[in-house]
Amino acid sequence: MSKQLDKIYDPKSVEERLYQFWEENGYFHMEADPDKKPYTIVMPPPNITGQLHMGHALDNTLQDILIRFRRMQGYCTLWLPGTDHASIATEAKIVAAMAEEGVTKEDLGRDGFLERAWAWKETYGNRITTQLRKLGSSCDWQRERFTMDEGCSKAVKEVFTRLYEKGLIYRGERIINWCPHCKTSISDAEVEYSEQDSFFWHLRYPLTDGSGYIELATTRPETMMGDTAVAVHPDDERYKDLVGKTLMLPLMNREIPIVADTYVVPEFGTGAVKITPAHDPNDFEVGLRHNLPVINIFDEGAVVNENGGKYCGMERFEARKAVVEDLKAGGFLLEVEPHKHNVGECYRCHTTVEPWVSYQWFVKMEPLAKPAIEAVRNKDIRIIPERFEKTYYNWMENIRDWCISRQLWWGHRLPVWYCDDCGEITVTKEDNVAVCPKCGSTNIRQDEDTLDTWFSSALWPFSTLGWPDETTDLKYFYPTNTLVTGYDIIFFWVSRMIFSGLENMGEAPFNTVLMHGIVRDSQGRKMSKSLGNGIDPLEEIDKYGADALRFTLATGNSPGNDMRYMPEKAEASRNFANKIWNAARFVLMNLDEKVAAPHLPETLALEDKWILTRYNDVVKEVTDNLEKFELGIAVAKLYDFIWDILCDWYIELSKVRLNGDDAAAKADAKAVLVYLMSNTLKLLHPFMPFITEEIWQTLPHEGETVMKSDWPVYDEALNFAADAAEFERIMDGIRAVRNRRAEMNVAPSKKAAVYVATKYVDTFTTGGVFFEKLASASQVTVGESFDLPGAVSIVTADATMYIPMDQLVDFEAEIARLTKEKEQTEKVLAGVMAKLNNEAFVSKAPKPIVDNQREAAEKLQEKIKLIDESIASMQNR
RNA sequence: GGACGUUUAGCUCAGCUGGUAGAGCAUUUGCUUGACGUGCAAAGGGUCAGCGGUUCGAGUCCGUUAACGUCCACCA
Repeated sequence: MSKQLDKIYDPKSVEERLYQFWEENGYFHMEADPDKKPYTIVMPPPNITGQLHMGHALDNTLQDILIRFRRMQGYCTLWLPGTDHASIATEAKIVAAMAEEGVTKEDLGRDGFLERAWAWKETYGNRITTQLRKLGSSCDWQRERFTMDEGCSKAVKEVFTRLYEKGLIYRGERIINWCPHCKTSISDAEVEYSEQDSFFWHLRYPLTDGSGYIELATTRPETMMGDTAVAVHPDDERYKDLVGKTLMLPLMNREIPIVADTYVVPEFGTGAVKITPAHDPNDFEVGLRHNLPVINIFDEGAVVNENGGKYCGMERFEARKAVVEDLKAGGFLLEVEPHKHNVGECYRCHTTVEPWVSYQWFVKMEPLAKPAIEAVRNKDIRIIPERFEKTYYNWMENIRDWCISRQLWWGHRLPVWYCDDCGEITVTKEDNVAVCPKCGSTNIRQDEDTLDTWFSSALWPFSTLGWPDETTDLKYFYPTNTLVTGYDIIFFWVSRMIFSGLENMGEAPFNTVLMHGIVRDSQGRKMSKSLGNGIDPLEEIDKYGADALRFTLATGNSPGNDMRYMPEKAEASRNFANKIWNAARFVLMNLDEKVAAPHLPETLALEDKWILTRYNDVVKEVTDNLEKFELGIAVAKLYDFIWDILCDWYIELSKVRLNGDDAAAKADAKAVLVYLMSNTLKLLHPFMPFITEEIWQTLPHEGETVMKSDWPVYDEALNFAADAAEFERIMDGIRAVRNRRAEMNVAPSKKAAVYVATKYVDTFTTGGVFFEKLASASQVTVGESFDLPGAVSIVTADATMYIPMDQLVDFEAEIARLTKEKEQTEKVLAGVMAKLNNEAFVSKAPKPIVDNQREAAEKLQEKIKLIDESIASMQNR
């Protein structure tokens, strides 16, 4: 690696090379080590259909920060990556691709289709993992898994069988959410609701006895062919006498009963509801209570079937039009009222979901939800931020049984066999069942359905570690530590992992869930394909570098909150990377002699003690923040330290010694610089792995890679609080002088003598050189007092600095300025005094706070005194 | 209908256990400062959405109102 660094940091020349270096050297991989503590994260597996988007970038940046931090802290870390087969999403894509060739699933048959799907997986499955590498993700690719690989499939069968045997998985004919486009059932969680403008159609259903009619209102007239009753509230006086009578269903001319059911809200609509058990979940329940027939009028594509009379063959919305027309023509349509209501859509294709009755498999949730609620309640699992616990409880406590069967081919096929002779249902882990275990018939076939994609991802934290086998990894790395994911996936995934882990492992799958929000566009809109406002992280990496992207996503972000991505932020991050780069260049260009490894010199200058104290604090705070998952705060502190403290102050201060004649002092300064750079790079490494590695390698170092170096720890020996405070006096003086010179528009090139009147003579004598370097002083004279009537005076709490620049001084203005400053100081002092004079404050506030205020008061009084003296000297001139 | 979040400088956002408000960008001024103009030095800009309460002390805790947003429920 060259010691000649370019003026501008070029991520492209670094990132790919370093990633390869890490991966090829196996730095991401660790074997279970009983002498160390494990720290495990399982990556939320991205879909194989997916391309890296900002959500992935954020999610994986956070995980990588945590895992790199813990790795450097000495934990035996495992970040386990993998991909999800994403049954419905993937199948839809493949079907769409096939459609372009004019081929259907049925043309290929199940085996042919699966062959194609696996080929598709081979082609695209690696795309996203390649992209994750570009981000710098230090996950253990040797342990990469796939939800449909052999091990995960084994786990799926094991869990299915166990739950079935415990009676927690059952088959039943129920009303479920059906997507007529994907032609499969979906779970409740997979339905998204959106408000749509529609109508309330008021219909007239005549009584069969000819004594009148009932008016009812519906939003779905097209389902009327499936009506098997009309319901009213039992206490509704209007209809009390009609209950038990029958109605003639218009258009169909079928007799249906009027039933009484408390489900009906008398105040809503007309207080009478048509009951269509086959196509409305509530009606289904009513139907069960009243033993009503279930008439399914739709086929799997939501086209009206033979039960729909003359509308047979019509698509449902087409049928709606036709039915309304006919009702109108028949005099059954009384009113059409505009009405907004929520319509459920398939979360994958956004087709309106059709409630549909069919045989499906379900997981009985109540027994599983109970311990899952308990695990969070008793803090076995901590959710960050805490408020999402409420979301979680709310869902878990009101959970309904989980429909897990899907009428898809791409996925885990149900391990269920039906005997066509004796009707026996066999659930087994065996892959091939040729003979019915009950009757011996060979007339046996496997269930055609596959499992909900989330069924296998629910097992991810243990299936990926080898379960159901008792592997070393499983024993060592389970339960995992931290799960990092978006809040949008709590129901789909987090909650299901929790109950699955508890049920199958007897232990929660992780102890902390770190939630993050959604990355939105610069206007706060959700990034979406249809809006075309998505920002491609790979393009951002290309423009600004992976470190800059990571830094942008980690900074100014707090758990659970959404964030906006703006190019300006990435630019600022890139500038920060460049700043670090140039700081390193500075250190390197001064490093002419061979320093073996970073170390601190025997003698430390005052400024060294100051910065080491600051550095030491940063070590403590950043570590603390990271341990508390306050990643945004941690990175902000590093930013401030590196830019403001290390670069803007310390590097400038170090130039005094580096450019001086004292060889020993020079060497000391270099040593401190190297020490600081090297250790600060370590602290920053989890956030910006590439640039830190590149520079760290170039500096004197021990070990092969910064990612395996020791995380800095707080060192009491580096705490020079008193010296640091002393040095701050000098800094205050320098700032004050700069400030005044800027106010007076004096160019830095115009040097001027500075006289410092202070009771800290030693301190300011030491600091004299820094005034020359940083405050354009031509020479510095320090004493207890000076009588320089023609000079500009600058007052801090610790000193008055005089600059004889007579020709520049407008004395009137100077006195006015000082008077104003005095007034401001007095105002602040008054505030402090008000507190100190408040008996309640002095007696009730903690001592350090009170002392602090006393000290502040003294300083302010001192400053006022110094200002007074300055004013007096001006006036006496 | 229920729950939650947001409301802090012109813009985007931090602010961890309550102790006299911060950053980045933008704006204004000055700077060929031997690491960096993707930079340096400095300045202006906020009654922390409103109201009430707890407290010696509230951006921070409690209550309430408003605007915006999200999730859940689904009265056909």
